[in-house]
Amino acid sequence: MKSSNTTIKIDGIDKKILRYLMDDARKPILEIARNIGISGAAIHQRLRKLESSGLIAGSKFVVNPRVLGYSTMAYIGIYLDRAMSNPKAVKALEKIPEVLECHYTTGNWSILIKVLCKDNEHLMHVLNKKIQQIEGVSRTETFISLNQQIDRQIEI
Amino acid sequence: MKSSNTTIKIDGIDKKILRYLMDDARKPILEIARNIGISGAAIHQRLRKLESSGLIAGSKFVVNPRVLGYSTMAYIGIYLDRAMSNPKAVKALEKIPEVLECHYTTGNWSILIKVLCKDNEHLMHVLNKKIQQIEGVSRTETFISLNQQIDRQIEI
DNA sequence: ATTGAAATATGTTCGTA
DNA sequence: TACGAACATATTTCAAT
Repeated sequence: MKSSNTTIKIDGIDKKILRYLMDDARKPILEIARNIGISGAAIHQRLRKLESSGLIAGSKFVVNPRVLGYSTMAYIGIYLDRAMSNPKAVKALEKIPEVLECHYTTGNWSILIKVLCKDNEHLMHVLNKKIQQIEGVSRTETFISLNQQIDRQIEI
Repeated sequence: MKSSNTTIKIDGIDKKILRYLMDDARKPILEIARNIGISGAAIHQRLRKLESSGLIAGSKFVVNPRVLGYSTMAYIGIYLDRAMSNPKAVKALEKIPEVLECHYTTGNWSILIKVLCKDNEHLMHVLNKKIQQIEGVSRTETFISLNQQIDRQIEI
């Protein structure tokens, strides 16, 4: 496995294969093979190469949280006390299942997180009883996503 | 297909199946069947039910953008002129491939977007030549993600 | 909802070009 | 790299419980 810091080059066939699979991870390789006009074995081999290059990080089923009653998404900027170490805060945030992303950022805050909650009440609870309880968290700023209009991966 | 606003109930077996597939979309159903001790046909049927409920939104290969040289991620808060309609701005943002997410948010900004660029220079270019050029964009605030420490889906 | 079995389709390896 | 053929697995459907 190459270091993931290595930049690699991929050709047009690799791109076609990846576009199919980024859209539907379970699309049969043989079906892709028929579509782009090379053998299944060739695609198999290219996929192995792409995996070992680190470009393919894995595959996922994507779940629609709305169907489980989760409809309130928010970004929260967190101010940390200077004494509070970032890794310690991240450890605490990892234990909160509503926190889906966590970024160490430049700018106003120390940390920017994305949370997914059932409703505003749930969000309030996560904010007051979970995030504000973390030692070293001094203040937060919340931005509720009223509507997500774009959600995609990098263009291959 | 049920309306995606309908909340559904799933049992422990559904959860187990989903956890396997959310981690690896190409995991063979028969392998999951052997692991959790029911037949492949039963899993097949449950997956069809979960799909038609709308809970399963699809599946994706996950690509590691770093390997293609994309290593600068940032969130950008966008202030829109009052005259500028949100949908028009979103249309313009959709045409910028570096924009991976776009949220209509409460709080300071009209819009919060996530962008992925090769480096700071590339980010600067996207900001000045693409985003600031959009009609109605009055001001932006950029937060560079120095490090993403959490990235996950909802807990099933 | 679940099963096993049958039919069909796919994944994987390998020798060769 | 790519191919085709051979073999191993998986998917899908269905009648029965």
